[in-house]
Amino acid sequence: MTDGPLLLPTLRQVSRDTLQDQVYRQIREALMSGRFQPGQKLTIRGLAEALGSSPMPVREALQRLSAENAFEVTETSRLRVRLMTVDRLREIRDTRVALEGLLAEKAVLLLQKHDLDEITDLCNQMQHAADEVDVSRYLWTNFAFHRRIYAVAQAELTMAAVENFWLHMGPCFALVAPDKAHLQRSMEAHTRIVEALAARDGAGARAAVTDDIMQAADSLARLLVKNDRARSSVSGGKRA
Amino acid sequence: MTDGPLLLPTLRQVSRDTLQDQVYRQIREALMSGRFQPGQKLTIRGLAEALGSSPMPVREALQRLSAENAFEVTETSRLRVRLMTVDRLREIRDTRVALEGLLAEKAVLLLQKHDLDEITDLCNQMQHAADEVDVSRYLWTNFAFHRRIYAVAQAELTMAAVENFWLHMGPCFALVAPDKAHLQRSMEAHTRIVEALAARDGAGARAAVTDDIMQAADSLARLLVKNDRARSSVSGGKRA
DNA sequence: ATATTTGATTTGTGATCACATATTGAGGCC
DNA sequence: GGCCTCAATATGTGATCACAAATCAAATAT
Repeated sequence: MTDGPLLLPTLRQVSRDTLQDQVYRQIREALMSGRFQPGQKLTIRGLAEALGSSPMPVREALQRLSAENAFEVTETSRLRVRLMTVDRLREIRDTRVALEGLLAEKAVLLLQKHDLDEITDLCNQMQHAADEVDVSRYLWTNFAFHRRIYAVAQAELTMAAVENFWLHMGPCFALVAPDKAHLQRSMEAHTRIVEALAARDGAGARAAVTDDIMQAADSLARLLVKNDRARSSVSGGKRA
Repeated sequence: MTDGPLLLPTLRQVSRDTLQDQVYRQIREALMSGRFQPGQKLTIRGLAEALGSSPMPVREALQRLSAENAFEVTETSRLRVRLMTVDRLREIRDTRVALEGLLAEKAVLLLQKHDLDEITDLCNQMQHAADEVDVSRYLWTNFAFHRRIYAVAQAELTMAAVENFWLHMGPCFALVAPDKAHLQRSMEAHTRIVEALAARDGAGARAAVTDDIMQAADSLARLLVKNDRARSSVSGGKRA
């Protein structure tokens, strides 16, 4: 009461972030950028300690992520980062084509000039990351690029579904090696996306997005079978 | 040790259901079948008392459902059942067409005879519910019918995405009145779906599913604008 | 009578505790 | 040496408590 009750009424601009939300975003981001290994086991208390928090927010963040199918839940309620199989990868690929193709077509109809400018800018940033073969930076710019395009479509729920599928691809990225040729090849698809958007060509945008997704899925599929062969050839190792 | 250590090793077939899972399913089911009004406010303690449980499992179930966008979260972290708008309904319609069309096509490729038998059976059950104008029974059989078809496609993640969109349609059903003509009309689409499946006609199955979804969306859209007009015409009432 | 403020209640969040079960590792028996 | 048993530890779940913030209602002032 003594120190100016009129000024600064508690002034809390620090955002309405609950601890749980922060933990949730951190784990989600870690998953999407491949900082967890497929098959890795996660414990509530372990993550709580790693994040400098108490078990409670971590527990609830993990349950939210489990609800999104990000983890495999053992019969004893233990959580494990899901492994990717070729079947699941194919499913994700097909559904991504359907969803992201739809969003790309819708985006064309609503696209404004400033949207295209920002999208082009993100595409350039991605090109730089590709030139420098900075894989993690490339990944994030890639997400931002697609997110920015789809945001134009104003389809909140569909966007959430798409991000959920991205979440499932994440752990795979822990396996990809820097490969300049691959990065440049995937930039071709991105350039075609931008061109189609600029031309207001819905079908072209859908086709370019489809190519991008198919290409990425093909690369990951090759990586998966290569890893499987490597694993089975050293099956005398510690783990089955 | 005394009572037969070999027989019945603790024999716990009672399912690994946690309280939270039960609460989650109950609330989800209530949402999908329209037992919550759009805009209804939900409190943790209130639901806990209604379900005869402690606040803890309810809290976590609600957070999982919030993560699926089933609720609107106010800036003060209070939960409210989302309202349906024509824009959101259009988005849900378009994305459902994309996702369920894909699943229907995939289902055709993997369909076995016993699948078709069960699907036909569910379609007949739905017909009975339609004849008796039992809306709530019709709704549930309808869900089971589509779920059973898409299950053939073996696309776990995509199926989860579809169910999530169904979840968003749920509260709208609290508004639909029993209307035999509408039910019978929507049964025509279902019959066509079964016929297309029996003929192993992927494109036909997709078309029939699309019609079904579009028809339902149209009905709900009409209902929404009718309700909006009714609400605005009594704007002298208690609430804005 | 209306608007504002103030106090009481409700509510969500996070921490700590209790408990049942699962996992792990060491030790003993064949 | 290999396999089983059993104790010790780790882990998820649920309950209770504490607290800050928001909501609601009554009471006061204008």
